Amino acid sequence: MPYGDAMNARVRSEERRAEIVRAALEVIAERGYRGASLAAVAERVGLTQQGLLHYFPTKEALLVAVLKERDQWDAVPATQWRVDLLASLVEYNAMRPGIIQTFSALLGESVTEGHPARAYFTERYRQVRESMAAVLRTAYGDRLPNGLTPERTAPLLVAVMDGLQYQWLLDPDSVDMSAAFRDFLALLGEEA
Amino acid sequence: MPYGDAMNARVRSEERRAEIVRAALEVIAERGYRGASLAAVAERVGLTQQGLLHYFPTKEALLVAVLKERDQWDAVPATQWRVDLLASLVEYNAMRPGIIQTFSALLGESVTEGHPARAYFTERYRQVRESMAAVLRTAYGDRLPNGLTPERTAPLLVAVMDGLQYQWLLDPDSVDMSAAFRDFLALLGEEA
DNA sequence: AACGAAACCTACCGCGTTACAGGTAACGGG
DNA sequence: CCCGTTACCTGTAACGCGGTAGGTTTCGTT
Repeated sequence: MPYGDAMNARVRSEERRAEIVRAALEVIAERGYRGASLAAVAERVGLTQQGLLHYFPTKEALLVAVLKERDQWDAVPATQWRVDLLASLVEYNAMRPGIIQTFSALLGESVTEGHPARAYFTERYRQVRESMAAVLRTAYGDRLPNGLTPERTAPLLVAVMDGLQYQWLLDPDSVDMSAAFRDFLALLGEEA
Repeated sequence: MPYGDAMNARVRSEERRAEIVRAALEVIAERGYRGASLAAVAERVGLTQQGLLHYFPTKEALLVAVLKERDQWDAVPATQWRVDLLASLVEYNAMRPGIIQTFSALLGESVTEGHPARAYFTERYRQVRESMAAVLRTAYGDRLPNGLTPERTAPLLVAVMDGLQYQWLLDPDSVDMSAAFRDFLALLGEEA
């Protein structure tokens, strides 16, 4: 079974890479990208820093892999979303603080000059705004009950999600992220 | 004039410190706090890194000064605010991307472990939420037109401001921060 | 059994970082 | 005029960082 065994090797390698990406997610959550050292990531998977560089030749390559992982994460086709599912998404996120912290930290860093994730986030937010506008349109048509268009509402929707995440990460006891987001959704659904 | 001259010296020193803080704001905007080196800040005010340490003994002391500066910035008593002034504030912010970038970057970093600005932001957001709730209460009473209480609306208000800032910093051409924020305020003012 | 590639490791380089030590020149107060 | 403080500077310690070079072991294929 030449192909079968070759696959096994490849699969093992791919598993190792995934393991490393997972560790990187953790370390970035704790220290940000700039503060995350390859050595710290390597240690978490039982490798030396140089051993890690065998899988990802540079630190930036590792970051790219992390961002790709995220893309696959929410690869749910936007057309299948509905407004009421957004509340569930936020609730789900509230149970996984690690992931939120990773990408909140990355988002914050990404606005600085020459940050390797900047282009990624710029493009991503453009897409997310489009997705959200589409979701709102299928839910409400060309005008929300409050009179706004989906295109003008989408940035607000995205902003609320992100902004709430920061407040929640800083002080989980003082901010009920899910409840607050549902309040916002209610705001959108009401008539003017 | 013993006191007068003593004052002069002190004033000069204070001016220098302010100059350094200003430079630090710039560098943090460009590289974040972790990425901002004392040498880079020092160079911007024509000092060596060691010369800068004469004014701020540690990097963290400089950060504290930066955060204090911000506190004095918006020391406008919360009771004097009104909802319609918030729109002006956002508009004003849109003209000063540097400051926004500084504190957006710091906010993002602050959610990581052991970040020296974490406690500051946690406390600050608690206060800002309180302020905003008070502003909303004076504007609308115990219930907004849409039925929410000021306390439940305040986190949303803050979240929108922050979230829009990130989207705007990443892609100023695609996001009209002021207009979007006015849309949100309109959402609050409408009756259910 | 032999070979070639993959999966690591050790050793090391060069740089950037914060911070400390100690010196020196300017300057204002007595 | 002297003297202490302020405002710097040079030198350097100590460390962590990303990345390179090159070796060695493991392992699947032939």
